[in-house]
This record gives sequence, structure tokens and C-alpha cells, in this order.
Amino acid sequence: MDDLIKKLSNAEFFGDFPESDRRTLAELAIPCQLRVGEYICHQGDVWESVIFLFEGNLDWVMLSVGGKEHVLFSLSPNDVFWGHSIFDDKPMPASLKATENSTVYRWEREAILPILYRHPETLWEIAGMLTGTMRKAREIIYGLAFQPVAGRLATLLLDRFSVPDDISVERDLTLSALASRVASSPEVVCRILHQFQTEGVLKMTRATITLHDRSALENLVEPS
Amino acid sequence: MDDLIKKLSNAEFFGDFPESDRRTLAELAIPCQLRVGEYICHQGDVWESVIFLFEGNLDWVMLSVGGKEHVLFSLSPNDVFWGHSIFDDKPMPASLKATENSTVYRWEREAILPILYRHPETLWEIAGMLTGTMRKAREIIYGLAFQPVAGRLATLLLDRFSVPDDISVERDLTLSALASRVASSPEVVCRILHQFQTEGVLKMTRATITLHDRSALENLVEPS
DNA sequence: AGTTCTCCTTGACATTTGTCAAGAATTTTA
DNA sequence: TAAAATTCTTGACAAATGTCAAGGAGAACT
Repeated sequence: MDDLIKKLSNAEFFGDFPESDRRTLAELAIPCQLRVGEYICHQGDVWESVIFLFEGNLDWVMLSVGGKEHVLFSLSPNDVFWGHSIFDDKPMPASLKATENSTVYRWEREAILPILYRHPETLWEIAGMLTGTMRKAREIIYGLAFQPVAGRLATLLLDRFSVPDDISVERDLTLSALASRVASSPEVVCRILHQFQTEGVLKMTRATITLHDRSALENLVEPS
Repeated sequence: MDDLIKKLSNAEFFGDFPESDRRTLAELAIPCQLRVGEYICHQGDVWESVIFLFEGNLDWVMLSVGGKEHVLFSLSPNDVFWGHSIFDDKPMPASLKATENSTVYRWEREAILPILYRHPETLWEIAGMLTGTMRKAREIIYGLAFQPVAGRLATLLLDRFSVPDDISVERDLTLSALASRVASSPEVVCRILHQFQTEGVLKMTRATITLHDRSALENLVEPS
């Protein structure tokens, strides 16, 4: 409990609240334990909740009628996520799925609104956050509309290699997981990765990927 | 001027303001006349403005490095649009381009904020509107990630034929315009439309499209 | 150690989509 | 009305992507 209060002080929105409000928040929080693969919210449900990810990892996943999945982004520990339904009472446009065993604290709209009203400036922050999400969505649309799979994959890899001097990363995503992030199939992703290897851009083992030519990836993004 | 005040009373957000605030808004408004093809805001610019579309039509257009365009949505008369930069001071992710000669009223952030602060509930409405925009973005991503061009085109046509008993619509969009809305090329759109015609789904003349089989289009959307 | 399971890899092939080019049809402009 | 510009249409071809199938490699479990 005290642990939660401490963590909340570093969280978006709640970090600027006075200690007393954070305490109230912690008291009202509904804890949820999620196993890998479990969902905390389902596409199509009206879900008027806010969550704080204490530990673990959640993917924001779109499901197609045909059963395919597209992962738009992930939540990491300390992230706060506002269910769309809170703002407009409509069904959720995607699902939140645990990719690791996760600990989540959840608030219902009715529980959190009174606290929120005490801090009008938070609403402005929320607008900023929503705008940020729209920008992310725009990047995804840009990739899908203008870039081939190789370009989207390059973007994803560059994101993983974001620390400039860290040339090696663990292969923690399966080909299927990669595919569902670039809206393609595992086979195609496999081929493109090996093509990168053939071109000397990177080197793969079963456990890691080592980047040899960052600029080659950068040139692949938005080629012309 | 009085005309503007009257129109603002039917607009989102401002419609619930007291008359006096609408008057102030009208006084502060910066009028802009746009010719077809002109832009009111450019992708990449920091643009801290709100606009009210008095007359005409604006497209929200993404430009790729390669010079291609993707139209995400359009603004119609009476629509209010909040520049992203207002909320987070970052550059605009797309451009607003006039597709007809248009009359627009614009407010700078500094001008409109004081009025906004008098109506805190408006901030909640803004959050709802931003959420709606995110839902639209999600639909676009869904189409690009899971549906072939024919499916996206079917969606677009169904949208045009939204009035159930109106079987005929004007062809006011060129093939290029259609293509830039489904992220494809004019040739491909042309072919698919003719294919629809061959299948008896619709009939085209140079000026109109007549729908013969609505359910065929509906079945094309999210096929399996 | 052996079995089972998942994941990776690759080839072959079909389908979709993009692109170029050329000519016809139409509209706009002079 | 003639000329110019745009738009539509079609064929031919290339490139990208999806899909199926089969086998191999490694990890997990018993």
C-alpha cells in the first residue's frame, strides 16, 4: 500500500497531486493480478476505468474479425492508461493484454472523478496525453500508408536500439510478435530480417540481434 | 459578425457558452479566406490555433516524404478544429488544406484560453472530442492493417451512400482523391470500381455512381 | 534421455498492389 | 471554337506481400 503511494508519486497526472489525494487514490484502488495472455479490458466492452501499471507489461491490441492481431503500443511499469469509455461512454476500440505476469491497480470512473475535479489542471494534462496518443496513431498510419514492411520493421528495430551505444539487444519478441506490430506475417518478417543480415545491416543469433549499420536502417525509413 | 455569433451557437463546445462569451469569441476571431488548394496549417509547423469552419471544406492531409498524400478526414461547415500544438506545443502531424474556397475563423491559443477557463466543463468535452478522433484513427489503422484496398474503398463508398434510400451519388471526388483516402493509386481505384460494376454492385457514369447491391459492399468490409 | 511443443526457416506459389505508358474522354482555358 | 490541361481507362509488367507446407532447431516437460 505504501509502496503504491510511493510509486504513484512518480506517475503521470497523479505525481503532482498532494500526498493526501494519493493516499485516497491508493485506498480506492482495485488491485488486479494478470497472468501472461490475460486481458484486463476487451475490445467492444464499455470500460470506464483508469489503470496504473505497477509491474509487468501490457499490450494495446487490435483484433480483426479474421482473428489477426495488431499491437499498437505497450504499457510499461508506472504508466497510467485512461479507458476511452471514460470520456465518451462508448466501447473500447482495442484490448489490453498482459504479455508478462502483471500487477495493475484500477479505478472506476466514479471513484476517480471526484479526486480529478479537485485538480482542474489535470484535465489539461489529459488533453495533452490524448494528443500524444493521437500523434502515436498518426505515426502508425504513416507507416502503414507509406512504408513497406521492411520500413516499418526498421522503425521498430531502431526503437529497440534506441540507446546509441548499445549495439546488441535481446530477442525477446518472437517473429509472430514482431509481425503483429508491423501488421504482417511471421514468415515475411523472418525473410526481411535475414535479408538485413545478408546485407550486413545486423547479425542474428537465436538469442540476440547485433546492429552493425544503424544508418542503413535509418535510410530504409521513408525511402523517397 | 452577427452571422458568426449565430453560427457559433450551433457549434460544438461554444454552443453551450453564454451569449456574451460567444460575442467575445466573435470579436477575437481572425477571419481567413482560403482558395482551393491553399493550406491553413502545415504539417511540421507549431500551430497553436483553434478554427471554426464557416463555409467550405478542409481536408486533414498527411504528406509523405515521397510526395504522396493521405487524407484522413474532412471538416465541414460548422466544425471546430483544435490544433494539436495547443495541447502539447509540438509540431502539427498533418496539414489542413482547402478543397473548396472556404471561410475560416481562427483564434490563437492566448485569445481563447481565458474564455475556456471560464468553462471548465468544456475541457471534459474536449477530452471526449479527442477520444472521438482517436477512434477515427483506430478505424483507419484497422482498415490499413487488416483490409485490402477493395475493402477500404467499400467502406468509403458506404459512407457516401449513408442515406439508405439514396441510391445515387454525385462523383465529386476524382480517382486521385479517392486513392488518397484509401492510401492507394488512382489506377487501382479505377480498376476496383470497374470490377464492382462488372459484378453488378454499382453502376458508374461520368457524373454519378448508382448503388445496386449495398450488401455486397458490406460483405467486402472485413471479409474474414 | 526422450517426448512434446513452440518457434524458426525456407521454398514454392498465388494474390495483391504499384508503376509505367499510351490513348480516349472530358473539362477548362484561351 | 480550338487548344491545352486534366481525368479516366486499360494493358502489361514488376514488386511486394500473403499463404501453405514441410522440415529443423531449440526449449520445456516428464
